[in-house]
Formats: sequence, C-alpha cells, structure tokens
Amino acid sequence: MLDERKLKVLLAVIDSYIVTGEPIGSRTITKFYDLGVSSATIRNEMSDLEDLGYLNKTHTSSGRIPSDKAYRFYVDNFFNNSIIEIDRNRKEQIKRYIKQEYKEIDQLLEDLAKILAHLTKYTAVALSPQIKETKIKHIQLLPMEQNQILSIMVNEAGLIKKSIINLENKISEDNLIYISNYLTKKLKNKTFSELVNEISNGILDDYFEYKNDLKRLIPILSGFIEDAEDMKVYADGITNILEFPEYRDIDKAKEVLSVLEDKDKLIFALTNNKLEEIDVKIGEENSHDCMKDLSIITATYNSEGEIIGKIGIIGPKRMNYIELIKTIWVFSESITDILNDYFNCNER
Amino acid sequence: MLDERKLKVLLAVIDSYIVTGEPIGSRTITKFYDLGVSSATIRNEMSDLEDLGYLNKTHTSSGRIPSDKAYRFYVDNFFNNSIIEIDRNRKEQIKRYIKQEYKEIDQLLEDLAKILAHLTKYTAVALSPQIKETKIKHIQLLPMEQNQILSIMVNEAGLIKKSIINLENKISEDNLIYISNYLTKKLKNKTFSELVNEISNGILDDYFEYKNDLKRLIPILSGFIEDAEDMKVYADGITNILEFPEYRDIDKAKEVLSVLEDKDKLIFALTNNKLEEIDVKIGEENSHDCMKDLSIITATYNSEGEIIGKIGIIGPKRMNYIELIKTIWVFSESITDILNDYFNCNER
DNA sequence: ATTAGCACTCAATAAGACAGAGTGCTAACA
DNA sequence: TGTTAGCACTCTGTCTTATTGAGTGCTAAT
Repeated sequence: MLDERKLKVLLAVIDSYIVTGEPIGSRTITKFYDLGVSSATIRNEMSDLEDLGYLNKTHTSSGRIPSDKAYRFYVDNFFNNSIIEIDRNRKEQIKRYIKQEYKEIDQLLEDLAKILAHLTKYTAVALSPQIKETKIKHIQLLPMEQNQILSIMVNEAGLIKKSIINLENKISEDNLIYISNYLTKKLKNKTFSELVNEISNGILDDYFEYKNDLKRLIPILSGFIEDAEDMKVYADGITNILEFPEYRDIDKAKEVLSVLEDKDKLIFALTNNKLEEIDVKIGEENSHDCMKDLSIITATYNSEGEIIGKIGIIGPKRMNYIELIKTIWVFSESITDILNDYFNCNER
Repeated sequence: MLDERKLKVLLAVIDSYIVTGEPIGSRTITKFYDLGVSSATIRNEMSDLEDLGYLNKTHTSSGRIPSDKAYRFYVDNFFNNSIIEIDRNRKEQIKRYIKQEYKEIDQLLEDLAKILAHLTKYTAVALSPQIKETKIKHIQLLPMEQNQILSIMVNEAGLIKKSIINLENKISEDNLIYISNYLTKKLKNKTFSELVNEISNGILDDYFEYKNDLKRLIPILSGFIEDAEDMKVYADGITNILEFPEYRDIDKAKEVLSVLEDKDKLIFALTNNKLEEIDVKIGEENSHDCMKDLSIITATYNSEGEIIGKIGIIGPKRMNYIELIKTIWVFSESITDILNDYFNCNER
C-alpha cells in the first residue's frame, strides 16, 4: 500500500492535472501543495510512483500525469456512497427546471441530457428505458383504414410503443376491442420480454370466441416486441469536448467526436457493464478501443424499483470524478423521483 | 452581363476552388484550363471579376476565391430543374436500402439522413413533417387508469401524436369511444391547424349526447395541438465537416459544430425560406449570422400533394452545388414515393 | 487587345537560438 | 539513512530569420 507521503504526492498530481491538464513536476508540487519536503524528495517519490504504475511521463524530461490506475485508485478510495449526502438544493433546482408535465419519458431524458451537459461542460448521455424489462400497463388495437390496425402499448414509464400493422383480412372493430381488452387483462404487469414467452408458450391459446383473430395477430405482435428492443440514446453537449485542451488537435477531436456521434457505439458503451447504481469506466476499462482516452460515469434510474435506464457523462479521463459522480447521482435520483411521482399520481 | 471569356475564367476558379479549397491564381488557370490566352490576360480578367464582386482575395498577393455572388450566379445559371433527369438507378438503390417496412416516418428520416451524410460526406439534415399542415386520419381517446386518458392522433404521413391527459373527472369508456368516433368523423381530412380553428369556432358545439364530456376535453385537445408544433430535426454526419481543410482550425470547427448541434438553430435555418422544391442558401443568404460560412441545400418532400417536410445538407460554401442538388433531389423524391406507396397500399 | 517581364507581397516552411520546466544523479548533510 | 542542494542534461515551445513559391499589378513592347 502507498505510504502517507506517496499518497499525498499522488493526490497532488491528480488534483493538479484535473485542473490544468498539464503534466506536473516536482517543483510545482512543492510550490502549490504544502508537503513540507523539498522538490528532490518529491522527485524521488514520483519516480517510485511511476515504477508502481500510478504515474506516467509524456517524454523523458516532462512532468508526470496520472495513469488509469491512479484514477481508479482515486475513485475507489475517495468515493463511497456514504459521501453523497444528496444535495437537496440542487435536486429541487433540477426538479423545478423540469416542472412542466412530461408526456413522455423520452422528452424528459433529452431535456435532462441537455441540462446535464450544460452544467458539467461534458458530453451528457441518457439511455432510454430498456423497454423489454418494463411492465405493460395497457394494450390497445385500433381499426384504421381498410386492413390496417394501429397497435399501441403503454408501459409503466409512460413510454408508448406503437405500430401500424397491415393485415390480410379485416378484423371487425368489435373484435378488436374485445381482443384489446383480453390482451390487456392477460398481459398487464408483465414485462415485454415475458410477453414474448407467453406468446410462444401458447398461453394465449385459451379457447375463446376470437381465437382465430388472435391467432392471426400473434406473429405480428411477436415481431413487434422484438422490434421494441431498439434503445434510444440521447447525447448532448458533444461540442463541449472541444473546449478541452487535449482536443486542440483536430485529428484527436475527430476521433472522439465520431465516437460520440455514433449511437451504436454509445449504446454499447453504456450497456456493457453491470447495472451498478454508479458506474465509472476509466480509459482502457471501456469496452471499445476507440474510447481508451475517455471516461464514462453513469448512474441508473428506476421505476417501481426496477432499473430501467441510465444517465451519465462522457469526457476525457482527466475529470473531477467525485464532483461529477455527485452531480450525476442527483440527476438519476431526480428521474427516479419524477417517474415515481408520475405513478403515485396515477394510483391516487 | 459577363462576356464569354470572363465566364470561362469564373467557372475555372469556381471549379478549381470546389475541388481543392485553395485560392487559385492566373498561372494555374492557364495550366489546367485551356482558355487559349496567357496568364497576364487571365490576370486582367480576374481583376475585372473582382471589381464586379464575383471573386475575392484572401490577401493582397493571393489567388482568387469565388464570392457568395459567384456561387449564386453559378447555381442560378447552371441549374434548372430540366437538367435533372432523375437518376433512376440511384433512386432504386436508395429505395432498396430502405425496403424494410417503416412504422414511422421519423425513423425513415433518421435513417435517410444517415445515408445521405454517408453518400455526400456532408452533414445531412431532415426535418420531420410539419404536422400542423398534415391531414388527420384518425383520432382515438383511450381510457387508462383512473382519471387518465390516452389521446392518439394519426395523420396522413403515418405520424402518430399521442399524449396522456389527466382529467379531473372520469369519463366512461363508452363515452370515450363515442367521442372518439365523433371526433374522427368530424375532423378527418382536416389539417391540425384547421382543427384549432374548428375548436375555437365552436363548430364542435353541436348538441349531442356527450356534449359535456366533450366540452371538458376541448381545452386539453387545444393545448395538445399547440404542442404538436414541435418539429423534429435529424442531423447526421456532423463530424464529416471536420474533414474539410477549412476547418483544420479548431476554433472555426467549434463554431460550426455548435451550430450543427443546436437543433433550434437548425430548425430555424431550415424553415426560414420559401417552400421551394429545391432551395439553396449560400453563406450570407442564411438567416443566422453564425452560418455565414455555410451553405444549405434543401429539397421538400410531399404527401398527398402537400409539402410536409424537408431533407438536405449543410456544409462549407465550397460545395459541388449541381451534383449535390441532384443527389438531394433523388432523396426527396424517394421519400415522397415511399409516403405515397404507403397510402396507395392503404387505399387498395 | 495581348503578353512578356519585372518588382513586389504574402504565407508557409525550415532552421537555429534560447528560455523554461522538468528529470536523474551525486555528493553533502543532519 | 533519509533528505536535500546542486548540476548536467533533455525535451518542448516560442521566437527570429531566411528562403521559397505562388501570386499580383504595372509597364512597355508586340
């Protein structure tokens, strides 16, 4: 383990580098951080820290910068959930921001991503609910023109999945209403992925008056659910990244921006981890190689006790992890609250 | 008007600058464009063209670059709709790309923007239907839990507007169905903006059994329509812009990228013009000052003969207008075709 | 009218000098 | 023995200066 002085030196380097983005040398540390020893001593300690893998040099006679390992050490040792006394003021502030009624969670997420990006000056990302794991609240089939029907599913998070289905044969309007009611009764409070099972298990095959009509619908609904897989990701403040001096170089910038613009890569990066309340991925820890110079902090939000999505930020590894974690935490809590309010209001 | 030789010189400068992005001098023109006169003559002609406002210099002894006026002249004189024998192959190619069934036009637009950006190497933008001017095909009110109702409107373009409405008093399910049918009958084939008028003109006030229930809904629906104003814009290939040498400078790049990321600015730029089939805005012609170094080419797409949206590209003023116009034209035609197919299929 | 020729301008590039911030090592010190 | 002062060395970034190349504009000859 690191002794006290090494720890202090390491923290000084991390602290300074987070602020300035410049490699930091021994003399600068003695000047700005009161460690009570000379620069020569610091120099020796830094050399040791480099051997231990916590520090790197950009060239032979440069100052040191923190390694991925250093950031990981920093986050692991100086962050624990208890640190977070949720900043109630900020939470209220955010909630006031978004006091308008939200018709759909997607709009909420998009707006919150914008606010988060603005607040942190990083790129904010929000992952829309993983619909497969949310519970169905309502199913409705509606007649449109001729052989088309409009199918609508509303889930617990207020998200509405809808699709126009073309049928070969007409189903009468009365039948559709009957089938809608039947499906809602049968499937309410099941998740979408359970629904796929139900359908394939033939549980809906109970004899009833409109069996034949239902039969015809099943493969269509089934495909419809498969389609519901498509997650949406909202990213905002992409150009914030360009404010960081590490991206003065246009080619570096191009590299990172094209990652941020690629929704598939973003979704992969955001979903490829355990569903921790707070997840911090630093540099190489990221799935995609193209993100090895980036860090991602995400927090999950819940509805009815189930984790259904994520919100977070992406930026250069040099970031103030502790502060940002606190901020993101407030956002995720706010989303959870809003979703809960929404349904408490329902239950009333 | 420009005499023949001036015209040739001007075209040479434009052509060369579109390709290289570098100011072009008299000697280079004599070398690569066979005008049959010496560089000194070209030099005099260029000097004249500069006086006429068609050419600019970047510094006293630099070559010339085309002015906004030159591009405008180029587009106006060398493009006319008849030039466009629609490239049927390309159109078929695009249609094949998107042969999957599209459930919603929004998804279609998003995908097409991606393809267009990929094809042109510029930033592609697509404006979702201006719902207010599209015709209503179906209105449905559905009971949810307790005092909530889900209201759904489907328009001619397959776009579905939906909203959960909280009511103070419960309306029975039968009443809702009755009201839905009544509204659909009454409002079908009217546009959304007409609908607002209908409501405020009290045309729905006819006596009928559920008058009171309807009364209660009117202000809510009305607000709902207002809300339907929010257009969506899809932008893809934002980072393509960084490939252009004019944006090697990170600050220039930052400026233009922040414009492209700002959906409000984009929507404004796209809607602030006449609804021409093809619209080309060059540099200063753009509404927003921040776009004075950009050009925007847009084409409209139609449904049932009505213009309902736009697709186009944004990039540095140096662009191959004629070629790009052709490409965008194919895209807009394809969208119109797809929307028509969709409804022809309905009518069958 | 056209063109060859020439003086001049500006931007971009390369080379050299220099300052500044840093390291690592050694020898002296408490 | 851990700490420190001192020094040689390294690398980056910046500033100057020189040079080159592509260009213009003007003038005088064709």
